[in-house]
Amino acid sequence: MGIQERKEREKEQRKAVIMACATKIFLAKGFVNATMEDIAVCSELSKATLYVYFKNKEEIILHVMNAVLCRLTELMETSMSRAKSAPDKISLIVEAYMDFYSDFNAQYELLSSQESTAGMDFVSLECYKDYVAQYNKFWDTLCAPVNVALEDGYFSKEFSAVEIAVTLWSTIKGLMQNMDKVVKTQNCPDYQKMVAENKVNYNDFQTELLALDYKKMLRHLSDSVIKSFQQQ
Amino acid sequence: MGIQERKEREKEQRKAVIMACATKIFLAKGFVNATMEDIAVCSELSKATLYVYFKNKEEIILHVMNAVLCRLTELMETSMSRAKSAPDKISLIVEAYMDFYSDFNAQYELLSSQESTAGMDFVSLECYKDYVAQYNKFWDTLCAPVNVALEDGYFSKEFSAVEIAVTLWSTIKGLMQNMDKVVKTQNCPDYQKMVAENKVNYNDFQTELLALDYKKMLRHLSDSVIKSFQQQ
Amino acid sequence: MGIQERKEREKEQRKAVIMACATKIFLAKGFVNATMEDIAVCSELSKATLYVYFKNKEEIILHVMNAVLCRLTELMETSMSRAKSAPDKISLIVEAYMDFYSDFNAQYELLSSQESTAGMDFVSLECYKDYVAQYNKFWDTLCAPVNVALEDGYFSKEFSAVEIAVTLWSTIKGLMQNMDKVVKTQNCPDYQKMVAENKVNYNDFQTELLALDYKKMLRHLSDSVIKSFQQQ
Amino acid sequence: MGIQERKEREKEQRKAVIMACATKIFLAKGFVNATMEDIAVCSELSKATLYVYFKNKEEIILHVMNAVLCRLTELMETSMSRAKSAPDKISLIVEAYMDFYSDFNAQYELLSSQESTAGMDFVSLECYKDYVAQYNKFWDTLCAPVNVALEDGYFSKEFSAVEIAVTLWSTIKGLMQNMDKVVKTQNCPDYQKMVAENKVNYNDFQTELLALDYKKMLRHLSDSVIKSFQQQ
DNA sequence: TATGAATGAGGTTTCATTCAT
DNA sequence: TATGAATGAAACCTCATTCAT
Repeated sequence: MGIQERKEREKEQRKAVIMACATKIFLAKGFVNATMEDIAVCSELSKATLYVYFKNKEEIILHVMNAVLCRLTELMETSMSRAKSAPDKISLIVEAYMDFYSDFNAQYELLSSQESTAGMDFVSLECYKDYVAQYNKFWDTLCAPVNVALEDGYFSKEFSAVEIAVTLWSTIKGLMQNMDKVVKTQNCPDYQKMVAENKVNYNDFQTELLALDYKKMLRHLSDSVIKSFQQQ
Repeated sequence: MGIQERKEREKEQRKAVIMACATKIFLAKGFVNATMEDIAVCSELSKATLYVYFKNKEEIILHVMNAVLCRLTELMETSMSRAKSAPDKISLIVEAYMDFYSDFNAQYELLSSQESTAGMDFVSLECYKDYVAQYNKFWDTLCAPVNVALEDGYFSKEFSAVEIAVTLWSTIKGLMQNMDKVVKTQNCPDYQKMVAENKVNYNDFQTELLALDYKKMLRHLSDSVIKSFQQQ
Repeated sequence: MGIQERKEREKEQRKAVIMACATKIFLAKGFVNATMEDIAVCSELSKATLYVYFKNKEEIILHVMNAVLCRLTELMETSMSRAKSAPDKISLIVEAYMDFYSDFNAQYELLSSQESTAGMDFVSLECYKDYVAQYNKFWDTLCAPVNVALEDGYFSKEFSAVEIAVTLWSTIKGLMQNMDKVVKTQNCPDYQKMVAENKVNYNDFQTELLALDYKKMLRHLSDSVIKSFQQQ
Repeated sequence: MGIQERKEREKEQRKAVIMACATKIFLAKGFVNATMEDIAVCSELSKATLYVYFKNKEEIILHVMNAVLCRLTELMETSMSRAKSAPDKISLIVEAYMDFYSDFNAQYELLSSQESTAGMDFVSLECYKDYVAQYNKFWDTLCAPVNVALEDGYFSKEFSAVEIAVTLWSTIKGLMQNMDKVVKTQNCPDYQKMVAENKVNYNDFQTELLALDYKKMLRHLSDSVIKSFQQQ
């Protein structure tokens, strides 16, 4: 009896391991450049085994994206529950973004991977539906407190709840992404090699970018954006 | 020598044609999915001929990115030259972003392609240096009026010029990208097919996203961000 | 010991189930395209279990072919036993063919599967010998009454017993196979789809083929062939 | 100018070489077991090159089958043209079958390959249509003189032209196939090895089958079948 | 006996790149 | 300069088979 459960658990763990490895590889090389071989080696499994757990490569990334989005949504909900008022909830959501980024740093990028779901011919319908559901849930979570704030007269009616939510989210995401890209370029082995061989120089600008206090910038940004939607 | 020059000119024209085609293909299918065959067909040349003009596929994309960045920088400069004061210049830069997006719409995404310069082992040093130079020039152009505005006391000294420039740029880029993604998902043939077959439903949220007035949102956003950095 | 016997019996039953499923799958997809997975699912057993009962995939098909051949031989014997004279026996054998085809329809094709015994490296010797024995028994059964008819002077001595038997058998098999192929092409989902999409048209010829009265043709054929070997 | 043509011709020759090799391999191992690697090695080309000349494996076999059918139809037409009367034409068609078999022996089997066109998902429409057209032309050629013979009162009206043609063709094909199978089993290396190792014995029956005078049998058969359809 | 899990070996196909002409 | 032809290398995926339990 317990044996059944243990097996079930082990299987889930395997799946999780594969997904963790896949995430790592996808982030390092991009979805298209990542190979099943890469993932297999990283998971210490054979390529064939991957296909026992996932139908194909596309389903792996969709599962990964789903998991990331799910984790973020959870964080947002947890964070929000700490506040009573809608405005406070909104501020806390921004905090949640940042926590998420700190904790799951790398995974973050996947959410904005440009390949998204376009051209995903071979995913099973079920898998795709799961993702769409999670996607919608994420936006609902994001819009909910904005809606309340609108009804309460905290926000001006000039913009709709969706407009406010989209602006907040895109804005913060944009800044985080930028930060991520700078860090990545700097960490990219090819780039480091070129610098080491004096073929390319770090210039002052890049050095300055790396030194920025992003947390401070993010907080300033979110405060400003929220404020800009408030009633005067 | 006239003959020499004509040949030179023709060569440049060929190169431009190839790059134009490459840009089109890269945008439509992403860098990794685009094939040399695609570019050759679009240019009405043979695959082998592409290698006469470019060392390899990676150099093509680097040239394309360079050209796009160059175009954007030009637009910013032109736009800025219409104003005298630094604050006005900054506002106009935002306008330049939007014009650029309107004119070159899809090209926009290329600038933030995650595949960008990571893993570009095979580009020639010269080519890579050109790109880095253009990249630095872009940021310089962006920071210049911010610096002036800072010195003039228009902006508070709480944030550095780079911080302000990065925030402005990342923010607007984030919102534009979001818009782009929504449009692209909606236009993706696979997605349309799934909707047509009733496997996935447009939900209210997505419909609302499509209907948003992004220009208005962008203007509101840039105004707010600029204002947030001003002296009180 | 009763327990021993029951186990033995159960084992045989399992084997029979697997073979029945295998037959179904082989006929539907061809031997090479059929997978152990297919057979396992159809038998409601795990893939691994199949290997408890059969050494490998090749042995399964050899067993199946054996069983089919055995069944046909039985039918021929039963049919023949209803007559006294050799000529009557021969006529009845033809009837047996047709009954077999009616009853086991699709199984028929298996007997002439070109993949048959070529390249069967991995079957156990015993298994292969069984098949050869059954094959010889089949031909003996077929030749026996022909031999008698020859000795009785019913058939002309111009042809040997084997020649007569081979002609009869090949001839009837040829016609049956043709019939089978027409029906199968018509039933093939891909083909139907192409017709539905107007990519290929049924033409008058194919329509006519489907409408033929094969039983009548078969009877005419066997009568004519038998008659052609008779003494004038 | 001549250069253009020469290239064209060389290309056709390459295609022909590939098809010849493919035919050889398909016959030796069956369509499914044959690999592109096999064909490449046999053609002394790389695997990739095969894809320059044919869209995929399925199109190769369809082209091969088409060519074989085309060759047979030609032979039938040439043969028929030597006679004036319909009955003579029909006899000559049978001769053509036999010539074809003698000359193109191996290719023959492909025509009755059980895999035929079922499950051919990936062939281009054009390629498939070519095959269907050839297939129809073959039957037309076969039925034409039968029709004339029917109208002339040479054949009894009890059977239609199609019925007569189908019977003739299936019957002769059946006998030829049988002959082929016996020869092949005998020539199969695995089988020879088993015999050499005394694991299986040639028995009298198989020996006798090999020794049969098939040409004589075929002629007897076709004469008998034709006669059976004649007016009494 | 029965099986869940794992995999080695191998199949088809794609594509950036080269090279003789 | 321009290209048709050819290919090496690698990617995704499948499946018969094994093995510990």
